[in-house]
Amino acid sequence: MEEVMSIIFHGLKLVDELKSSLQEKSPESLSTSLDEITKTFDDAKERLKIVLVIRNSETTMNQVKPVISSCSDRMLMQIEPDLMHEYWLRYGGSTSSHGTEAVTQRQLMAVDGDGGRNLTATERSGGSGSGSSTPRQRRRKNEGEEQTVLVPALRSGNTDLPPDDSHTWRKYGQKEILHSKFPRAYYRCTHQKLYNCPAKKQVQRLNDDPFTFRVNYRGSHTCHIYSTAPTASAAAPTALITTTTTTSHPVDYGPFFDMAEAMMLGSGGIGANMDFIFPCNDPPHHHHCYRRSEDGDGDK
DNA sequence: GCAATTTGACCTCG
DNA sequence: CGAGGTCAAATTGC
Repeated sequence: MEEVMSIIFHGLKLVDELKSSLQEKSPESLSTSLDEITKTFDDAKERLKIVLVIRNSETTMNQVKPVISSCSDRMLMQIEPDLMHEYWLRYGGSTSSHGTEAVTQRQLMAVDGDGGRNLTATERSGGSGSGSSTPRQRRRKNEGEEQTVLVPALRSGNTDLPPDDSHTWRKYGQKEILHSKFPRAYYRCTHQKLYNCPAKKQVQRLNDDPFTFRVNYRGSHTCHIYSTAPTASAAAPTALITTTTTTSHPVDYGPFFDMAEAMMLGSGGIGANMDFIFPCNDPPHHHHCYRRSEDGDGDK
């Protein structure tokens, strides 16, 4: 964070310099100064994103946290409140094009076991909602526990890879979203059926920043299982399974804990290169799998 | 053969 | 009625 602040300081200094010599500057040098300022703040912004991901993860663990609460954030507010305000508005407040979600929100609501009901082809062809059978239940917005985080995409390699969070997910849908350049992908826990795990997530790139994913988590994992030795089949772009930690968490704090910890353990510092965020050095068998006793050996 | 992904159709909600 | 969310058959890859 200190690094980010020094960058911001540097940017502010450049702004001051520009301000003081605004009259005497030629258009060329004005353009150069603006470029430099833009670059500086862009750099700070990128680094801040990483910090935010960590903060959001911590927020999730603590459940409740003021938007601006840490010491360094408060310092930053004093330094450049407008900048922080703008930043939080953009990346911490209404981040979606629809402006409906905050970066971190926790809504504790009843999470029913299985949100939907599977219909056979014949049942489906029988007509929607008609017949005596119970209509298919569908979860809508604001139902269940919901958390949204922004996660930087890989800057090198396959940037299409969705952010990893140490859980295994199965993609079950993808949709073009209105006013969004990028489709939204829908994932549910691989163990949804096996363990009746209601966890789901939606992954979408930000319109104005293709290198950032907005990941919306719904429901919490009841499976208490991490990756189940995914093999090559899981190496498809949308299902890459990686993990960065071999530490066991007897209590499932959710994906954010793992992600935050992964970042902290893996980074050794915040850098512009985001490759460190989701390194995949551990073979799948390093994933810590533990099961509920009643599950037996049902998983593969 | 199995599991994961793709994708068009279907369903629900606002 | 349109947008978003989900289902499940078809497809793909190991």
